[in-house]
Amino acid sequence: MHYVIENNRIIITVTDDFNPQHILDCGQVFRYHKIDAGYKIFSKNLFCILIYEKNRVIIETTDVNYFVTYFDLDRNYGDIKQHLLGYPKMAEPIKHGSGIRILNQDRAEMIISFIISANNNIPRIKSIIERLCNALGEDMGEYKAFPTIAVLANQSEEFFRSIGAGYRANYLVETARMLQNGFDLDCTNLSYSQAKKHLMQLKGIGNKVADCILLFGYHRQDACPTDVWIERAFVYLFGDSKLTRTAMSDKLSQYFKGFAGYAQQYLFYYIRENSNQNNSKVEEE
DNA sequence: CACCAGGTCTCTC
DNA sequence: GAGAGACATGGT
Repeated sequence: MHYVIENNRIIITVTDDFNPQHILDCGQVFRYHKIDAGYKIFSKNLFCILIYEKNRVIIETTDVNYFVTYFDLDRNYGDIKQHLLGYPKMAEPIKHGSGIRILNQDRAEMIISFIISANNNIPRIKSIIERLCNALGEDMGEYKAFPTIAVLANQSEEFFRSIGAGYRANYLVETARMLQNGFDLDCTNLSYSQAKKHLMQLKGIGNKVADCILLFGYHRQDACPTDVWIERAFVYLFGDSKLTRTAMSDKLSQYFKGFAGYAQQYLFYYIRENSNQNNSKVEEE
């Protein structure tokens, strides 16, 4: 992958390791929607327009630097894929999701979003987050920002229920208040397991959600979020289905060493697409 | 009407 | 620690 910056545009000229569909459809991001020639993608209080042509991708935004980091453009995914190809049964998943990248997203946004994601489905997660932004996000003109912690911490449980959060409403109230009260989001000096334990002090954050936050908000590559799909991926890799999800997550984290997060994304996309009979392409067209 | 969706919490043993 | 049940909501 190679890119250049021209004014308000990032132009990606070699797209082997950058496929918008792979990136957006592997479950790491909820705030985007399809437009004619690409996508609109929102993060924090910013947004970009992504347009794909035959052999290049153009990203238009008022904050080029933010989205260079957001899309993880300075990382060599060729090397990552090469490394993971050294593992059995990884060739197909990597080929299938060859253009996946792990985004660098806002931590608070990840925390709130993945609390909502628990025991929920992706279309509904998206719509709840959209209602959340519409109700509380700063008006940015043609779109609404993700609400700040200060605003979120002011809401009642009834409000979160009113946007469809269901029983997670209480988790959101509690966590927003803890964040507002100075809960430390800096995990740079913590090991992976320490960071995970730290985040799990927040209401609504268990093993899986903590891994999602560490992977998508902190780019911690030893995190391997394990849900039903990764459970199936575990069976695909090892032929063993008798461990608990937590044990599977730990084993995968150790097995792929510092690359578990990347491996997880290729596997998630691969297994989910392959066993999806209804193949919901609702987003497309 | 059941079952499921990127699980977590709480209460048991 | 591991296991069982409750938990909102909307789709199939």
